[in-house]
Amino acid sequence: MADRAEERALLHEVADAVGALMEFWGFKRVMGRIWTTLYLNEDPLSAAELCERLEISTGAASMTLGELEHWGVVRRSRKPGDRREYFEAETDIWKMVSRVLRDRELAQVQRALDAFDRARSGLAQKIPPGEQSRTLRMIDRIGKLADLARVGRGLLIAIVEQGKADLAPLMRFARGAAIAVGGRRR
Amino acid sequence: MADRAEERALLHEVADAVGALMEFWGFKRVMGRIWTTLYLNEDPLSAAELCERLEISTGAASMTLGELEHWGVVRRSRKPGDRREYFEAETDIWKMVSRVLRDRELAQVQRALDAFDRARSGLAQKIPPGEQSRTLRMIDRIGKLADLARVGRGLLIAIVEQGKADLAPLMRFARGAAIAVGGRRR
DNA sequence: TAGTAGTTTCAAAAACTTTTGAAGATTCAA
DNA sequence: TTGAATCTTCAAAAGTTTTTGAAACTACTA
Repeated sequence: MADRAEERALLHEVADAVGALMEFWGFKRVMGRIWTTLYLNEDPLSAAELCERLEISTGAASMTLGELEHWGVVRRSRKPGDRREYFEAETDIWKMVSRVLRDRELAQVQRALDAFDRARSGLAQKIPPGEQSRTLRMIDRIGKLADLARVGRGLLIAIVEQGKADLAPLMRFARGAAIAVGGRRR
Repeated sequence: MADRAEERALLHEVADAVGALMEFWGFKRVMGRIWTTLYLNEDPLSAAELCERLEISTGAASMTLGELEHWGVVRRSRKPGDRREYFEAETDIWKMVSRVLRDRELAQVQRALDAFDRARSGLAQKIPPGEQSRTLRMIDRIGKLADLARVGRGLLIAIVEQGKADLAPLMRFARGAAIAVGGRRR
């Protein structure tokens, strides 16, 4: 029975690690914990079961499951003759990640890029007299910010597109590039 | 003089956009606002000047500038015969970004990876009798999580290494890959 | 070296986020 | 239909992060 407790502890740790990553990416930690718990269970779990395992309230479970469903990473199902709803995790992890990259990160970067472009043309419009060089230097620096944002946007698009079919090509790029330039890896 | 006010507004918008990005990456928004304000000014600014422009308290300015300095993205300097300290932004943006990727993101991913590996070997250790297949399936799924984390780690390393000298190679990869697989770009 | 402009610190306030749980809504077996 | 089981909502509580500003500290000029 000690083994069983130990299993619990290890799975809890995994769920927490995913929770920490997701928190880092701007989601609520409990989203990661719930998804992982579902992902590591073959069969669907009820909301009550999740409340018990993760020690969260029914309200939190209901709302978080709603969000997870909205993000397309959890599905709900029913068992015949059972009034409860059951939940199971989307198992295609890459699909999840690339959806987030596409819907969130890309939008975020695009928003910044728009601000940069707006500022550049706005500043170029009417340059205060006697301040041409100062204004031009500012425009130039905003251009640098925009360049970086474009690189970020390009990388995100590339990653999402590359990984569309399969993680393998990304894996290859990651390894290849790291080796190509002499990168050490632990 | 309306132009001057408009300039202020546009620069404020840029600073806020950077602030939003940085907040997204787990820093405080005001860090992005301060850095950007400094970056867009040729000459160094005093703490008081920043407080006024960004409407923040002296305390906030002092503490945030300390953090920015700690991250190596702001330098402080003095003018002879002036008691105040002046601040200026690190202008090598890529250096900043890659430092963050290396120090923060990579550590985060590594931490998760460690938890995954720990759980996998822990579970493999003593498998409850009659539950081999269930346990093996769990180990397998944790393996999938670990794979993704490794891809992420590889990408981060590749990005940091590739961009070491210059942004150009990254730019090329981003564009190339996006085009290669027929990616649309706005 | 004294006086003071400038900086840092930090406890408390404000702002924001997450969680709770009870009340109300929904659903389905009978 | 009914009504018990289950789910959702949401206002309030708890928790967290950020900001403030006054007091303590520092270091420069004179």
